[in-house]
Amino acid sequence: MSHSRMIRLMAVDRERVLKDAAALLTRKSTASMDDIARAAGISRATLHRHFAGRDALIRALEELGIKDTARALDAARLEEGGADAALRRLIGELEPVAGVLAFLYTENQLFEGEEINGGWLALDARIHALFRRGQEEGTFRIDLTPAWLTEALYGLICAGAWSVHEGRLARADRNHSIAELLLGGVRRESTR
Amino acid sequence: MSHSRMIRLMAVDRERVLKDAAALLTRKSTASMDDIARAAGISRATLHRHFAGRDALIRALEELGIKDTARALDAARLEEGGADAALRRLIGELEPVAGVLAFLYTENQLFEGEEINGGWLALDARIHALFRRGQEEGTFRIDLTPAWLTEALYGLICAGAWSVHEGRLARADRNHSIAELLLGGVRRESTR
DNA sequence: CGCGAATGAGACATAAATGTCTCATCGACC
DNA sequence: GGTCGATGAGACATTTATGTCTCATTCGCG
Repeated sequence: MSHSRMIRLMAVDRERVLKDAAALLTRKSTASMDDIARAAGISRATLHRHFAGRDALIRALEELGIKDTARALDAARLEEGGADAALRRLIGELEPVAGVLAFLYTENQLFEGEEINGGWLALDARIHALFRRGQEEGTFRIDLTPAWLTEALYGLICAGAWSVHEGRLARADRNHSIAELLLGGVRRESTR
Repeated sequence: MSHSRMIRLMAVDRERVLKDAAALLTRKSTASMDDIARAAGISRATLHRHFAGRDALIRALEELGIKDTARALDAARLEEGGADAALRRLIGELEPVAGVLAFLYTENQLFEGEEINGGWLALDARIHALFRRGQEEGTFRIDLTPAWLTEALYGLICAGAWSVHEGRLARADRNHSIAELLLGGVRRESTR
């Protein structure tokens, strides 16, 4: 087996394991390394061969989440068309990542002191830019800061993911529910 | 010392400890019993005398959170006036509880299998009723279910609490930011 | 078939949190 | 002052997850 082929094979496995870990941790954020290994269908020893420890695994999961989210932002083409349409596209594209995003979002809360992965800052900046563009174009209101709107988007993404997970929101309604609430709010149009 | 007085004194201590525990766990949800004891200014032995274990403490904290939230719902007088004004009052009254609420909200995610405290159901029902009233009175849109609107409210409350905690949202803007976004959404009024 | 890398199974030591216990001290009340 | 209950300090055993190691097995590839 050539060196390059070995590397490629390990890379594939790594990704596969991370996906399984994400699926499990999304449901049960306190799962042990043993749980994760079993969920990924490998032994705990092999899991440790791929990731130095739990921390390293979480960090790798974070990298994957950042990469996937960045892909979603790319796919949403935030600079094209109206800002509201772009926001709808973004919410749709984020759907497959929502579970991991919710996990990492709350996980970051308890990292407390440690520095957060700079990758998030770049993503935040792109979303900020979307809201700012909408404000400059006159589509979005200007009394709410892009920073808060970004946080609110994350919050609703998480709420949507958990609601679907617990059966309180039909998966088919998820995109509409998040986008409509975030864009239009609770108030009826005719009453404004 | 009379029996009744002893009971009353212990009740006061209990509440005080729970408040301190809430304040700490809100910031660092993985704090150990030792951390909690130190934060409450008591010894770990005493902490164990008041609460059988970590589980029991979390449950007691949940009870307190439910009680405080119920008080906030009372204070907001959800049945009085317009549904939108009632919602604004609710968001304001929930502010002091937001931290604990955020902690318990994510904590419930990882209870997974175990049954949740029925107290939440009663609170949810009251908030559902508020949204339903708004819908029946024609103030709120009807294409989003009260259940989802309730989840969205929780999500925004949490997002607000975390944003304030991490300095991304000024505390003074918190009420306005949550209420305006939830009621009116991101879109500008004039563009509708 | 034979070689070598990767894996699985499991033993083992370690670390950290938890729960339980004892004992000395403090403080309120009689 | 004396007594009783609550507390603080700390030892101790237990549990649980973690990280490391060894060894046999398996699987792909030449």
